[in-house]
Amino acid sequence: MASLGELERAVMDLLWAGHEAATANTLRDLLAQSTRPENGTAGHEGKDLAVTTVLTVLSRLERKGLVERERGTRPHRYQAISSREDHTAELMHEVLGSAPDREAVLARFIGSVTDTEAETLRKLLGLS
Amino acid sequence: MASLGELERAVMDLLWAGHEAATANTLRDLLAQSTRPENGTAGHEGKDLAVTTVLTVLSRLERKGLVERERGTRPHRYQAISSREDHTAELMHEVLGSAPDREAVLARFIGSVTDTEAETLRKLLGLS
DNA sequence: GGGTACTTCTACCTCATGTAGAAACTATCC
DNA sequence: GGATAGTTTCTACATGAGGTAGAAGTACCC
Repeated sequence: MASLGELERAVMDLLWAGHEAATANTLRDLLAQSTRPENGTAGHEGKDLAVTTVLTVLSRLERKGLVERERGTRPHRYQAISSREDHTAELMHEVLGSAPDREAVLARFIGSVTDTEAETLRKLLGLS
Repeated sequence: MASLGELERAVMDLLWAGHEAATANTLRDLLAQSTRPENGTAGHEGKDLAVTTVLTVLSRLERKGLVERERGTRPHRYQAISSREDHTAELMHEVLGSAPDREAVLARFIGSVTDTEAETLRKLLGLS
C-alpha cells in the first residue's frame, strides 16, 4: 500500500530527521543542500527543485497518509505522521503478512540477523 | 529493488505453490482457473490471458532475478529461484535496512507481533 | 518443405512519480 | 480599495513500470 518514489523518500527522510514541522520552502532548501557540493555520496544529489514540485510531492504524501499539514499557518507546515521507525516496522509487518506461513518467514528472517540484533531481540522478548 | 505488479505476484504465487517447474501454458491455465467460477475471493479473478502475456511476465521476473528458466526443454520450464519464505524474509531485511536505527525498528516490530509469533521467535532465539 | 508449437520482438495502454508553469488565492502595504 | 509578493492549487507533460497481446522469428515433426 505504501511505496515511495525517490523524491518522496527524500522528503520523508528530511521530515523524519528534523522532527519539527517544516514548510515546503524549507524542504526545498534542504533538498538543495543535502549532498550539494560535489559530494560523492550516492542517492539524490542536491537538486534545485521548484517549490511547486515539493508541494506536489507533499500533497501526494498527504494523500498516502504519511504526512500531515497544518493549514492554519500561512506557509503550511508539514510533518510526518508516524516516526520512521514505526513506519518501517509497519512495512515489515506488511511484508511478513504477505506470505501464508508467517512463522516460516520469521525463521528465515531470524536466521540472517546480526548478532547485535539477535541480542536486542532476546531482550525484547524477555529471554535474558 | 524488488516490487511486483499484480500479475507478476500472481505468477510467483503459483510458482511458489507448486514447487515443480512449470511452463507458460500451465501457468496460463492455472491463472485462468484460480478463482474462476464466480468466486468471491478478492484479488486477481480468473483471467484468461494470452500465453505471450504470461511469457512476458516470466521474462521480466527472470530479469528481476526471481525466476529461472530451463532453456533446454522445448516448452521452457520456469521455477522460482528462492522459496517464498526466503524471498519474503529477504524483503523484510531490505525494509529493515532502509532505516538508520535498525534496533529501534526491531523494537517497534516486536511490539506488534502476535503471541504465537513471539513464542516462535523465543524458540528460535533461545537456541543460540 | 510446410505446418505446428513455442519464443522473442515490438507496441500500446494505464498508472505512479518527477517536474514545474499557470492560475487562483491571501495578506498586506500604500 | 487595489497593486504586490508569497503561497497554494490546478493542470500538464515526461518517463518508466507493469499488463496485455499481436507479429515475426525459430525449431521440430512428418
